[in-house]
Amino acid sequence: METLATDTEQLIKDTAKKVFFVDGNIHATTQDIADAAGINRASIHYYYRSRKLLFDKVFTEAITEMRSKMHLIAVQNLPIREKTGEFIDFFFEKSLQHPYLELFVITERNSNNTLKLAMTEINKDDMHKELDNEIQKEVAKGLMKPITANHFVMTMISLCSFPFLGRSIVQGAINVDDETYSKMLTERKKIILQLFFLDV
Amino acid sequence: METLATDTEQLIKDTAKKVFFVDGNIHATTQDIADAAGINRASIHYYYRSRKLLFDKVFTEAITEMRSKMHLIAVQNLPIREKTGEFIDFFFEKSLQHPYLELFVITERNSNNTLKLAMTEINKDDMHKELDNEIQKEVAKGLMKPITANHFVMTMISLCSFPFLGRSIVQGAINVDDETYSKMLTERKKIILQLFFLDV
DNA sequence: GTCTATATGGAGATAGAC
DNA sequence: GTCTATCTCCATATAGAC
Repeated sequence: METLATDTEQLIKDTAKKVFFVDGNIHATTQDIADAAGINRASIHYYYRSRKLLFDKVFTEAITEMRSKMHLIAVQNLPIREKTGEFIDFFFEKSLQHPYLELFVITERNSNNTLKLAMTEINKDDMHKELDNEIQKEVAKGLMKPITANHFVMTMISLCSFPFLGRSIVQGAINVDDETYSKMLTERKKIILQLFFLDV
Repeated sequence: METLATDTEQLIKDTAKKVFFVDGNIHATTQDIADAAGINRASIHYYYRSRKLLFDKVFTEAITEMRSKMHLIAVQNLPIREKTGEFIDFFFEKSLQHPYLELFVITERNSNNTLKLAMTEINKDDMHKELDNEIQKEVAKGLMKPITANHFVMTMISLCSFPFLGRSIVQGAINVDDETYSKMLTERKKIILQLFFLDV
């Protein structure tokens, strides 16, 4: 069993997550993180030895947590409508915590880096087939418009990610204040379900 | 009238746009750009004096072009369905050219930087009111599900941006090869219109 | 206008005092 | 464990030869 992290060690990790995934400051230096945590920069090196090791740690932790939870939702034996609802709930809850996590997933992939392992996937073929079956059943019942599983997933992820990740763009386009925008986010689940399901 | 840029000057600008907005390499150095252009790094400084000036130039150029075209589409006197179609066409065409442009818009806002001017908007209140009128007319005719203008715009931008910007995430989630993914993108216009308009 | 050589500054990383 | 001082390295930027 792992020993518990010291307060400072934990503080550094939490602060790094905040700076990266909450503030979305992709160019943040170790000094930026130290300042945000109110600690000396050398302490970061004392606990994590290098910026890259710290980053890999917080990044892998965040991704792994997200993935495993999403997988749990995906394999649940639930009607697609409920599963979709749970997916939205989970994604929104995570995005409120870490609105810019996806930004780092995207840019990490575009750079050379070596975190591909944490991003490898599980049994996707089975999941795809089952999802497609579920959708086509709903379509046959006239409860969904015809759509393939792949387009369904692409649409879902886009709708769940972008309002958080691209908040500055969307908020600029519709010209609303922070409070109004946050209120809109709470209304999104209903909006998304209405787009997919004809009788919502 | 401005004098024409030299070949090298133009090459640098085009290459910078490619590295930033096509490859999505957000951490690209001047050396990376010089290598990609096959020129000496000093030439970048000769023509643009600093990395920041070069970046500001290509970024502002790309944003301004996008904005003005989108504004032209928005103020057109066209039924909402046609306008939506034109918006999708334009956005997809632009995203094929510069899939990661939005990535830089987002990260620029999150950092300190001074490019806010290029991002200021025009007459949004009028546009919003007119868009909302158009939507509610369609809703009344039973051709659209009820939705507010703000949610409509949020949904539209999300669906047009994310499949490009978040390609690595979506492609990983649905586990398809590059060719299949590109083919899916060509089908998106229809998918998006079907989500909004009941009789498509 | 393009190159090589060099200077400057900043970020990461370490050593050593406390 | 935390701090200051220091070292290294790399990216930006400039100077000057060609």
